[in-house]
Amino acid sequence: MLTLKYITENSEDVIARLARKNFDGAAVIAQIIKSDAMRKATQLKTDDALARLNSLSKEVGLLMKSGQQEAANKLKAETTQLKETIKIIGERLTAVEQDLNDLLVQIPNLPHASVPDGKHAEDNLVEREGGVMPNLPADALPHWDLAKKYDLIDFELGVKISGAGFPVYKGKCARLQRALINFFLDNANEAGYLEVQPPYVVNAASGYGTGQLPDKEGQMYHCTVDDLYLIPTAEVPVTNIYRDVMLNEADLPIKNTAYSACFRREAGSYGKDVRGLNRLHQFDKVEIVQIQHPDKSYETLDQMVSYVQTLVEKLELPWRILRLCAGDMSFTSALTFDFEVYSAAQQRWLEVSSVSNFESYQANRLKCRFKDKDKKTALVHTLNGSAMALPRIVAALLENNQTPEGIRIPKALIPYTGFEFIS
RNA sequence: GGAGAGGUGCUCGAGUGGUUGAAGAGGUACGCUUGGAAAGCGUAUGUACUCCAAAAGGGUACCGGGGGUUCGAAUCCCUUCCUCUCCGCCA
Repeated sequence: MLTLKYITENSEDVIARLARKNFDGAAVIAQIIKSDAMRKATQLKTDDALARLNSLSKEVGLLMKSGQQEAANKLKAETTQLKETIKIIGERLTAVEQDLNDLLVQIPNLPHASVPDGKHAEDNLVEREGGVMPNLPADALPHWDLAKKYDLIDFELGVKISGAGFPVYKGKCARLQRALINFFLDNANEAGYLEVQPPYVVNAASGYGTGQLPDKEGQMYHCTVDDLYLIPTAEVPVTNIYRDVMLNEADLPIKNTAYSACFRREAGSYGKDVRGLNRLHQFDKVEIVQIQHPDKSYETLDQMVSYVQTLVEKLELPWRILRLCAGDMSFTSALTFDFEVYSAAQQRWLEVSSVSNFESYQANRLKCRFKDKDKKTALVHTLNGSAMALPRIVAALLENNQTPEGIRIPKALIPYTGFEFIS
């Protein structure tokens, strides 16, 4: 969330920038400023009363020691009254703080100045593109048909075991997935990211830390018996490594990568968007995460985007990078670049990666801070990106590389698959 | 799941009702010392909110979380979470 200080000191600017995200913040911000003033006044009263009580208690102690029982009792009587008022003001303070916090978590992150105006996905800007569009014959098959033809993915079997959106990968496709995971992890390692294996279920505190809670509660699988959530992305456990952590400036940047299965309920999704591998409840992804000094986070964002670009290039897929418009960005992001690859038989672009700078928005909730050279405490900036999500990559690979002889595996992957063709 | 032990500052660790935000040690930083280092000596070393125009300096809260007893709680009581050990179960 945004810091209270920033909101109160720059309220006009905040409202203007929120408007770009289709968020009308004027009323909430006004309420926040009012609540904050109320909080300060109430806290001042509480602190004063507590200070009185503390000093009275000390006096009582001294009087008791010197045997002045009566004088002590007199003071005790005074504290009774004082405690009554402390209780009342204290309750009011708690309520005000709660209100204030409820308001704060409603405010999305502010878009960076370089974010283009726009309301919907159609307004996103193509930043750059590359790769070669495949020239497929008219009877080219979409990946769900290819999956059947070569017995690669069994969607019905997944339905039997779990439900829609939980496919069973078989044979060379299972192997292809494993190859992709290793390929992505090896590349990330080479780029200086430390590999970690995080838990796939997290507690509520972690969900709040990265902003999935309370925002997207309905999108996560919730194990109610133990009150744990299945992770929708490795971003959640990996970023939460740094929750409640005080870092040194010399520690920055922190670069982590992790493979994980990801679980998403995708409540409300339907239609052709969910066909085949396009939208699943469980999928595999390699994530990259960086914790960076606020002055360097945008430089880092560019590096992360360039890094992901090398991956799509090695996979020989036609790609493009979108700079998301203000209206299409996620709640927590300040600037996001999406990667799409062209899935030639479906004749559509599929989002395979999203790389974002959250600035201090997550860090504020996470309480992830660092001490700078002057020993001052400041919030870090957090960034993450998919590098990358597997299913749509698999879809594009299958569709784009189909030949009469079978499906061709891109050169960079062959050392990982151990085969050159799926036939 | 059963039985027990425990959760204190960067770390270890003391502390069972009254200047305890917290002894002591270690670590770290700075200074002195040294040809240089080590040792030694000295000083410092939490976070959040808040008062003050700012600094200096105050105030409040925080000894896992929440609640209670008391004039006063790290210390007593209740509750909850977590960790560890042993047994059981499983991999």
